[in-house]
Amino acid sequence: MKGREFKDAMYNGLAKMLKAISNPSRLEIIEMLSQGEKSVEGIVHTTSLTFANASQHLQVLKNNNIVKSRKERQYVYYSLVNDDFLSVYQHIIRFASQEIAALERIMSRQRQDNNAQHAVSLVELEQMVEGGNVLLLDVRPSVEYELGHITGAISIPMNELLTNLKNIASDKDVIAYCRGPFCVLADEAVKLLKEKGYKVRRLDEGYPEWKIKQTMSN
Amino acid sequence: MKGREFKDAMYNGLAKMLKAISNPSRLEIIEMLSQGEKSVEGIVHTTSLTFANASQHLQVLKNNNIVKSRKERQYVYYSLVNDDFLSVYQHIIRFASQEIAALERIMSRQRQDNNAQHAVSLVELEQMVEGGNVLLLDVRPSVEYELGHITGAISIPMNELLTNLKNIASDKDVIAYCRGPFCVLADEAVKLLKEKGYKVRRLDEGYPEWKIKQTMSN
DNA sequence: CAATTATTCAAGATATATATAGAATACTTG
DNA sequence: CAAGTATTCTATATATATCTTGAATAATTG
Repeated sequence: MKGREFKDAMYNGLAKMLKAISNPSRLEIIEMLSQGEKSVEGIVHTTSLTFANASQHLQVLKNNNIVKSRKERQYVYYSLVNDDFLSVYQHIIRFASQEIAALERIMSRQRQDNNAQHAVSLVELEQMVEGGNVLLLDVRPSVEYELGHITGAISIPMNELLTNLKNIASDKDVIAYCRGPFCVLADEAVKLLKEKGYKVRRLDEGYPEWKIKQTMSN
Repeated sequence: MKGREFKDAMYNGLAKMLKAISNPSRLEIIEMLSQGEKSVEGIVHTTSLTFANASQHLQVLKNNNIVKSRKERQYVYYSLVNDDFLSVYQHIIRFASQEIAALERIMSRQRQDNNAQHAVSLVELEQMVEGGNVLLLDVRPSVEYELGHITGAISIPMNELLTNLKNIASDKDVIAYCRGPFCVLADEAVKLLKEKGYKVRRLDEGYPEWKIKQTMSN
């Protein structure tokens, strides 16, 4: 196999995989499955796709090794092939949320609607931590936490949050943070923890902003 | 803005960005630009696209905020918007090369054609390092190097290799490694360094395999 | 075994993406 | 300012993707 032939095969394969996830409906399905296995019915129910259409999208994802299925009784359950894909997906989401201007605007607007009046500033955070009963939660991927985090924060990456609720004392004021105002991880964490009955708010800034503030005051 | 409306806008925006990179020709262009700024002519020259077609692909990438352009004299130079995208791209490549069976086969076949008979095993590596004149080169992104690397290795990420040749002594036996047998970074490094006249081979395994071996022998 | 339920398949209409060819623009050089 | 070069634009043919509809399959229940 010659160089060009190899390149063509490589780029064709990669493009094929990317095409499989380049569709709004399939992205929504991926997002759903990232929270765990779902039946076709479950997917149809929350996406407003028809059965036939959802099934077609699932076939595309399956043919590209992104999801797998198993049959139990008359139901077919779909799930992501593995966590590596999830990590890629999160990187893509992160990039997109930071870089695509339109998306950025939509997201910040959405955040205003939902959470802005409740978000904690860095100054407030300092006071609250001094005051006492606060749990500061870093929901970025653990790699990023290890490279640096806000003093006193504990790390539970967003994709592990649901399975690690036991590590969050339910009597504390939880403050979730991530990479900054345009990162959605903390928003997702707030949403999930609220549903589970926690007292939780997000930091309006993120680790990068905190880091800069630290550096400047020293 | 209501929940569904938000979701739709978000998934539509993300899908649009992904579609922009879901094309073999555009992936090849991205790969080229990840090594630095290029003129349209440069791209046409190495890709075998026509001018008009290359230009169209570049417009797609530009409209999706993936590349930027600047004009100097009669030439237009394109480059990636920023390094964040590069990091996403590398994650995608990594996932694809590990997960897509077809791609995996193509890649390992390619490696056999080119390098397999020359690849260094972990056992050989140990002997060579004891023997002396060896430079062990980690070509993974620097974040990964910082989280752990083979003892004695120096870090030059693949995308910085071309601009850091001065740090590689030309009289040494260079051994490049990355994430393992299905990762292509070391292959690319071997190719580039060979062209530049270095004595270079790749490790047939990668850091993860080395790490496991270390753990087991202790 | 007929009826029901969950899912997939197949065919067609519409929309989008791609490559090609030729024209248009815009800058540079003589 | 005319000629040349680099790049982009426009139009078109072809290929691919998407959604809809209705039928087919396959397991379960009565």
